[in-house]
Amino acid sequence: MKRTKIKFALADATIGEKILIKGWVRTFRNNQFIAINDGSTINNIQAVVDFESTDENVIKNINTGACLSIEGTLVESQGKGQRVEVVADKVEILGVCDPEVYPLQPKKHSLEFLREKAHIRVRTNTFSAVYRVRHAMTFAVHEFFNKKGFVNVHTPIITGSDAEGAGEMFRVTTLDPTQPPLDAAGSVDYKADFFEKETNLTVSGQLEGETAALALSEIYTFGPTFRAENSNTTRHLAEFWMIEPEMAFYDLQDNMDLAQEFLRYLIQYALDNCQEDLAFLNQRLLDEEKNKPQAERSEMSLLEKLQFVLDNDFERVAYTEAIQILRNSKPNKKKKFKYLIDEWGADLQSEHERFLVEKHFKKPVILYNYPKTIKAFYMRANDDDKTVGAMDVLFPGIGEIIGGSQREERLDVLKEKIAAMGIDEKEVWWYLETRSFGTAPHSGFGLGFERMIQFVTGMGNIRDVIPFPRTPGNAEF
RNA sequence: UCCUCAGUAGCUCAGCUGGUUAGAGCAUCUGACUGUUAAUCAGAGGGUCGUUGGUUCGAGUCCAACCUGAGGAGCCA
Repeated sequence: MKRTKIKFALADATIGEKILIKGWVRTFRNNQFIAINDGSTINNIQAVVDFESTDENVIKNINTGACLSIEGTLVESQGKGQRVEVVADKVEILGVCDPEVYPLQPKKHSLEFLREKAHIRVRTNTFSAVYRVRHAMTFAVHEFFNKKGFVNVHTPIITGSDAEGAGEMFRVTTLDPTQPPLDAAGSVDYKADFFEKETNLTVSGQLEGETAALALSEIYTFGPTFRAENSNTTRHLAEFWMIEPEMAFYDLQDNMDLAQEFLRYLIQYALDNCQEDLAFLNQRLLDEEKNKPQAERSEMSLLEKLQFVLDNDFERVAYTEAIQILRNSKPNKKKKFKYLIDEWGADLQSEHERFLVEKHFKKPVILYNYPKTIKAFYMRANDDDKTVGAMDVLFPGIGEIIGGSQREERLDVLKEKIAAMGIDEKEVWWYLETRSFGTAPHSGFGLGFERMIQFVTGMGNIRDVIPFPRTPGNAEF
């Protein structure tokens, strides 16, 4: 007999039908009722065994975590918690699970505990829901861009340019770390290394993405990204996934339009396709909030928050305007901010971003036209000579979820900026050539995929939305 | 990296201003139970109180350093 996935057994199978299900035991009650889950849905199916006619050895091995194969008849349930159930004819233990040592129990575990059992945590409701939502979001990303005619480009993971300025990089080498070859000056001789030069893991596919956009018009990348920053926060990983669209002929406004449309598409897709998982995650958050003091509870539930983003346009605020709002804000006047805003040019701290998003506008905010002094070399200089065409999309609770800009397409301006930032032109010769050979106005942005998953699932810690998180001091599994 | 908080049974946590033998719920084990829903009921086992050092007649409790984790900050997506 062919196996039926539990998702389909619960939804589509007809009463009286003989079916075969396989999955892992969540609980076994009353020597009689097995709750089984195979990950196809958040819901378990209940199998009923007749314990008098079932082998004692089999009954003894129906423990939480064990893997079972059950053949039986789908019937309407006499109990209240479920519509249908399987009356088992044959129960086979595919994999035993010793309850003395199995870490999961039919109870709530802390996320911190489960993080240390990352190989097992996907067997919980919360993590299997997160994994499924993450998959749906991956699919939706490709669907969105595919529908729009964007070309997916695989940019390199090992990169030879270290000029991106997006942070500390992980070195890639095959040299012996204890005895590296040295050059005449006594430093490590990378000419002797595998690529005959210094190489690192990518911190962004943007520069390579731009070269593709200046031929295919609209492209996007979706791949792993690595930052060797010593960041210990709920929203940073050393290895994360980033989506970077890059579009020829888009100005900053077009870029913002696309960012908003894209984020909304993903959220709508989740609401349309992950209803049960989102309902569970929504409830999980509500339960969690019950333990918090009234003041710390959020005004909206997860589902309300997602709907809210769909219903309200993102507020677009120029940096200069944001500074004015902040300067005149209550927390600034009452000196409640740790970093007080007094003059134009200051970088915004997360307390300021949070004020704008969570208190002042109370919706997603796109900040744009930042001072050139605090932004990267490739961002397009505005006519005022003070600002660049940068934009950050800020989400409540997450902070910066997207960072992007219109790119500097004018060769002379770009060369000036590169010189000003102390970058060697030779390092980015190929990037500069794109500005010589038929340059075009273009824009792009980077979306932190895990941060998006955090927002959609309501998970507070980024380490809980990627299967095996890599953070400083942690690369287990 | 900086700041704050935490580390007590397998898990979640209680343990007051230092004072006999360190507690609870859940889990586990044993027994009961054929309509349960994190099943229920009865009983049992389970601890180098993160580590090291110090103060004290006496330390889970006080002090110091270190380790681990969490939250916040910075860096950013």
